[in-house]
Formats: sequence, structure tokens, C-alpha cells
Amino acid sequence: MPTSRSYGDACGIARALDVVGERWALLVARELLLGPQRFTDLRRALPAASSNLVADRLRELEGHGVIRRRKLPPPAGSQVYELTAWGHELEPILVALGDWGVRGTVAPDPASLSATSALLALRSYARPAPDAPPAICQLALDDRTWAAEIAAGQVLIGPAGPARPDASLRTDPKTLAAMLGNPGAFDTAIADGRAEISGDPRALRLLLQNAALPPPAAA
Amino acid sequence: MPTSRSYGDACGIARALDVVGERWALLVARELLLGPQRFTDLRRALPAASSNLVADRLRELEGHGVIRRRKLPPPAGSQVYELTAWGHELEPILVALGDWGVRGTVAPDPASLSATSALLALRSYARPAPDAPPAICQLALDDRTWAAEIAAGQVLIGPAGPARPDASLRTDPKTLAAMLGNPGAFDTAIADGRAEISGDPRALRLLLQNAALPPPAAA
DNA sequence: CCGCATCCGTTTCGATACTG
DNA sequence: CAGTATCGAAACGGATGCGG
Repeated sequence: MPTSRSYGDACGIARALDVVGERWALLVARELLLGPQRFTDLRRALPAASSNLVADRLRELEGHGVIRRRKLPPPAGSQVYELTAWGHELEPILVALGDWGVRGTVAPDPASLSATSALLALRSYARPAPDAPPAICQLALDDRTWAAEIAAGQVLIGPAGPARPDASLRTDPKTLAAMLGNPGAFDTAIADGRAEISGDPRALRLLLQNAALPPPAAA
Repeated sequence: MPTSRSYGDACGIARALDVVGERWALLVARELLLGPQRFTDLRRALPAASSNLVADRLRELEGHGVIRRRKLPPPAGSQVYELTAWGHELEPILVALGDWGVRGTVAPDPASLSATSALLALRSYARPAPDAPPAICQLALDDRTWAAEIAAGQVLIGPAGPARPDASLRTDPKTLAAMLGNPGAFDTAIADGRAEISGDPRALRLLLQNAALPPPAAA
């Protein structure tokens, strides 16, 4: 039985929390930021959430109009969850919240990191040289493949498209996150096999170097 | 016993939710956005939250460095809670979340509205003419007095300062919220006694007219 | 009266097991 | 693969108590 409790407060913040304030709700939304996902993808991305919780949150978010369930056309036939237009507008809020969160002084735990999290961090913190030529990197993480398009100092991330990438990187989310702004991590990850690359390494270095992590907060 | 559970996820969003993701935590933070508050002020602003919950959240938020408790100098002697610098950085996030929330298609419930909520809405949605002369309005809501300073098309809200206001308005939060962008509500509230004014009514009209409420979201 | 702490019934969470 | 069923543990929500 899905949760249905309200703060009973007409304030917009409280109304937002009525919709996405339940535990795990915003993390489910986070997982959908970069594209539709199947139930099992969500479970893999959020291994600490039990299956009934994920199911409950999906039902509630759908009921509130934040997400929508869609049946993929044959031959795939499977069902995916995706954000509605309104749900997608959570993106800047979640990005800002993540920025705020990493500035916390709490110990950075060696915990899990979903592919979406690592890609969002990449997109947020990557600072490719603005005058660099456009490039497309293919990123394979956790059995899914994404495309990072570098253009005009910006990084766009989405499902891998038909465009041929200039370079490919296969690794796990934590290794990718460790690479941000740390060229040494890039080389060592390749050396010890935690990452494999093909294509033009310069495109990947362009993507991963110069990442600007926000400074921790002052008390 | 305060809550201490973690998502165990290194992502910034999850780390933020470890800190402010528990029920009521962000609403407590909201109440502190416009200045320090005593325990009892918070209870009055959040009547639907039980006292132990408020106490628990305050303890947790303090432990995480979001808020701080401060003893007012004599003769006041009482204790107040206030946001730390890091806690204050939640402000744009909460404002954005509130904007997102009011765009939800759920029925606008006739529920309660705290003074802080109404003032945040005023600050967010007020659109005073940019070429209007600066003015200070004093706003008395729920036994506390605030100052709204109009300058260059912007509205700044804070605790009432020593500056003499051009106009004063005494009403309740819901009536104030109803006035936003609705000149008729302003006049009728005064007519039926739900609001009292003194000073120059033009300053108040400048503040309350032309409010731009965001359009509801499309599905 | 303010600032909580304690008690207690209800709801939600979280883990595991199970089904179409 | 995509969920449902069940159950103990924790958190919530309301009431009441209690020292300063």
C-alpha cells in the first residue's frame, strides 16, 4: 500500500514534499534524470532500497504526475518508467541539492554509486576547455552505454545515440567518479584494469580533466 | 532518540538527503530562512508536527551543521535556532522546490500557511515596478513583525529593523498569500477586517500587485 | 509559559521470501 | 523480469508530564 500522507500545508515547499518527500522518492527521480529505466535497472541502481519500496514510490510518483510508465514498442515489449515534463523540472533542483550535499563536512563514505550518479557528477563538474573541438565519448557503465557530448565547454549526457564516438571508456561508476579532476586516477585505473579505453584518449582526458569540485562548506 | 539512517550512497544528492531528507527537516529549515526562531515559534509555524519530532529534527540538523543554537544575550535570555552558512545555502534550493511544488496539479488545499511561507511567496512572486521609488513596508503576521524593502524591482524581507516604514500591514499569512497578484483581495481583506493598514497604501499596492504566479505544469 | 522528554498506538521502512 | 506478501524494527504522530 503506497504512502499517502500530507503535510497539510499550502506552502509550495510542503506541497513539493508531499509529492517527492517520502524516503527514496528523490533518488528514484534521480535515476530517471538521464532517461527511462526499467524496474530492474532502478533496483540495481538503488540496491539498498527494498523492492516493495521501489514499487511503492513508483506508484506514488506516477499518481502525482512526476513519472509515467510506458510500454516499449515491440520487439522490446518491456516496460519503462520515465519522468514527465513536470518531473524533469526537478533536474536543476536535484543538481543543486547534490552540489549542496557534497559540500557537507560528513565523511565521504566508500559506499555505492549508481551509474546515473557518476554521470551527473561528470556533467556537473566537468570543465572541458571551451575552445576544444567537439567530441563524443561513449561511456559504458554497469551494462548500459551512454554518450557524453563535449561542445563549447559544456557536457551533454544521454543514452548512446547512433553517432560514432571519438573514444570509448568502460569502467564502473566509482572509478569514473574518482577520475574527476584527477588525471592520475585515470591512468592508474587503466593500468590496473578497472577501466578500458578505445579510440582517441585525448577526448576522454578533455572530458575528465579540470573538473571543478565545489569546496566544502564553512560551519 | 534522533534518527540516524543513511542511504549509504556517495552521490551528493543522497548525502544531502541523509542530512535534510527526514520528514519535516526541510520545513524546519524553511522556517529559519528569514531569521532565527525559538522552539515555540517553530512549533507554532508547524502545528502538524509533534514536539518530539521538532526537537529531534533540530538536534539532527544541528549535529549535521545545518543549524546552530544560540543563546540570546540578556535580558532576552531565550534560545534561538538559526541556519549556519551552509544551511543558508539551502535557500535557493527550497525556493526552487517551492516553485516546483506550486506548479503541481494537486488541489490547492485550504490548509495552514506559516508566516514564513507567506513571506517567501511574497518575495518570490512579487514584481514591483522596477522604476518605482524605494519603499519599506512593515508586515505584522502571527505576532511577529517583518520588513519588506522594495528596491529596484526586488523585494528583500527580513526581521523588522529600525528604519521607519512607509506603510504597515497587519494580517494573517493566508490573507497575505491571497493578496498576491489579486488587488481585489487586498481591498476586501481590509474591508472585512482581516487586514489592517497604516501609512501609505501605495507602498503596499506596489508590493502586492503584479505578482507573477508560475503556471501549472503540463503532464 | 518555554523547552523539551516520555509514553504509546499507528504507519512506514527494510529485509527476505515468494509468485505470475 | 516485474513486481507482491509478510513480518520485525524503526520512525512517526499525538498526548501528557515535568523541570526551569
